[in-house]
Amino acid sequence: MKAKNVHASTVDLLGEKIVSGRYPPGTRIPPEPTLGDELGVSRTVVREAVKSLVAKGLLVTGPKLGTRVMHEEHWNWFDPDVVGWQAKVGLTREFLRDLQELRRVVEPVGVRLAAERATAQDIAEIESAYAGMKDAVENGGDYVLHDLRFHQGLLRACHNRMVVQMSKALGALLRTSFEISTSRPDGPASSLPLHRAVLDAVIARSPKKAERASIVLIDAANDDIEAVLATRRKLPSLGMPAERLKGMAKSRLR
Amino acid sequence: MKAKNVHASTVDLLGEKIVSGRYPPGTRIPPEPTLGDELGVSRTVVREAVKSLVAKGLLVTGPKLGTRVMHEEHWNWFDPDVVGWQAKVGLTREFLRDLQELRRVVEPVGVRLAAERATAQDIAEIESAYAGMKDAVENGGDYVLHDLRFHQGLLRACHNRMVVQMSKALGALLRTSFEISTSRPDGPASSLPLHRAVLDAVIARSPKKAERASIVLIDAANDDIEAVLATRRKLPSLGMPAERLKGMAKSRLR
DNA sequence: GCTGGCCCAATCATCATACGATAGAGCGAG
DNA sequence: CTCGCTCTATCGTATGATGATTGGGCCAGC
Repeated sequence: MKAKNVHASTVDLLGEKIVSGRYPPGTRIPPEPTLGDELGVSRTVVREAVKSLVAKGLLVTGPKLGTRVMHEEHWNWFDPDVVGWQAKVGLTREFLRDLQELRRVVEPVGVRLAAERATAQDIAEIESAYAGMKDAVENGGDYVLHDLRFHQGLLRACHNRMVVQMSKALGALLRTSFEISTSRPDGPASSLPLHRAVLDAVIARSPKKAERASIVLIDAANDDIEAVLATRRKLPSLGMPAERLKGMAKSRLR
Repeated sequence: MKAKNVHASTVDLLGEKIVSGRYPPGTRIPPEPTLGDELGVSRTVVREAVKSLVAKGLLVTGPKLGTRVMHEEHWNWFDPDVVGWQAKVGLTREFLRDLQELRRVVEPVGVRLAAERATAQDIAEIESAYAGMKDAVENGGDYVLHDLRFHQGLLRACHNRMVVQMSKALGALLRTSFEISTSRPDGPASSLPLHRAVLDAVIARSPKKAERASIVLIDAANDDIEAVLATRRKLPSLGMPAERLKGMAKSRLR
């Protein structure tokens, strides 16, 4: 499972250590040879991994400078890997807030554009995802998976590179978000018609209506999230690995 | 100027070739040794450059697979380098459209959040940029530079990682955009009060007002762009290098 | 003639080693 | 105490070799 190839695992390992704060911003990580020894890989691999992380804005290098961790504002937060590491390591409150703000802004517009530009193929894909959600509600199944497909299909249908890119980066977060917001027993069943309304508006080519429906949907999801989070003293999003968060959400589901 | 370090120049060179379509999506680029010979660098450098581009989503590699160019929808469009190459190589109409859509959505919200969260330091920075713009109008100077500082300061002040990241990626585009929109002789002078209105609303902590003012500002800029572009038969944004575009804008300025 | 599986080689993946280049740190002189 | 120089840790680049993977071609059998 983790034994894919040495380069990828090394990038993941270092990326996670950095995002988790194990190597704090501003500090230097061990020299290349040392790092190679620690991880049991050659210096070549370490260097290439470092180059990848530099490309994602997590590191800077320089002779005598060493390899330093950059501050978070330089990280490429739209990189799926970076977001993935952050999700795995624990979603902070601020991060979830940033994300929801962004989603609240982008998704309605994306949907509006989708209503203008979606192709028959796009719509077929979204319909398929909707069917999956409906089936999950009626016969049991992975609701979250199809929910994710639904939203990503919608954003892909707007044919704006930037928005599509965002949908990919936000995937990991949306997944967590959906898992929280569907942890109410009747959550999925009640949100189904809201999804249907968005899709119908897109099919009808009614941008305005689609946008409004999308806002209703997102706000409902946000309310669910707030409600679930409010039931805990210590915010679970503070430094808690997504794994455990998902477990909690799942456990409430059944 | 181009003789920085071998790695960076190689990444730039390959990145530009890919973004420009010199290496079309889906095709294989030459094998590592060949590429190294062509560019006059060692295989090490080629490999590390390729790894950087893989990290930005422009390439995939695999044994026997070769090194293939990925389709545009996989590229990391929020990476400043990628955007920079695209800007240098020529902004397509679709790209400008995607960008303006995004800006139209994100900037007003960013400004609204800035009105709620800006620190004294943030505001000082924006004031400084505004002063620079004013000075440029009255005494001559680089208006675009300060315009850029103004907008980026504003977005940075909203303290949302995602938005800040976007402001950086959009830097190259905004620059071009500003240069077009200020190519009207009285453009800067007339947009100055609009900028002031935004800044005042932020200082007054009036999110609603700030958001509205920002929309007015952006729409005005968009109108300018449309007007300037409309004066040309062949859209200059079609495959025209940003260099030349900038030259055109500048030439109209004086 | 077509289909299926096996083998081969092109290409990346990884490792080891060596030397050049850079820039921060410490030391010495004024 | 300050300035500047040297010195050395660390990254940058180059070279050569071997392992690993997979797409495609070849051969056999139906």
